[in-house]
Amino acid sequence: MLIRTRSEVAERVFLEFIREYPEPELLCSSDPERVLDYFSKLGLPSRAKRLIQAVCAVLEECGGEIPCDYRELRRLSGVGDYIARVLLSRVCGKHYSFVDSNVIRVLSRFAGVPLKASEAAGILEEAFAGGDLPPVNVALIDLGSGVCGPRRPRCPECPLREECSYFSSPPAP
DNA sequence: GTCCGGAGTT
DNA sequence: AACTCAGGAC
Repeated sequence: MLIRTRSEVAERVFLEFIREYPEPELLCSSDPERVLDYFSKLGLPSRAKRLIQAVCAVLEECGGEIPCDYRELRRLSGVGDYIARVLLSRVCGKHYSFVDSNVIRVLSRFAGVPLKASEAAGILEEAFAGGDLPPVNVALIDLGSGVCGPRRPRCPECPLREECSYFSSPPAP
């Protein structure tokens, strides 16, 4: 539900959704049209079908447990690089970063050069190899969402401003 | 590289 | 009215 969808909007729908489908078995045996009703409020309706396919695959082919292997996760419908990394980090406890549009924007401004998602991911995993990667990763997402927005970042409120390239030398208007 | 999509933000 | 949204499939 979070794919290209604002987190506050996705959260509202998800809370209703998880109330009707508290267990994965219910989702796998459900009427797809009923699942689609939730996604119709969010757009990108193809995610409904992909979600059902992925959940059924985990139940029927993975013993009901999320596989903790990047290659295996990518086999699931709707699971790309980002979601695979989120699951490996938050579900499996592995040392993976997950870089969304917020993290790319924050780190690119901080470094002063455009970064690819794979580059930003490597930077985070090396910089926090000793630990604390998950809370830092989430903090960077929240920073990009609440302070370092795409339009007019609120640099005076940013805790990273003293070391940030964007703050020391903002781009010409 | 392009498309998907309703909804919140500027 | 334009932009953007915790990306992924093609």
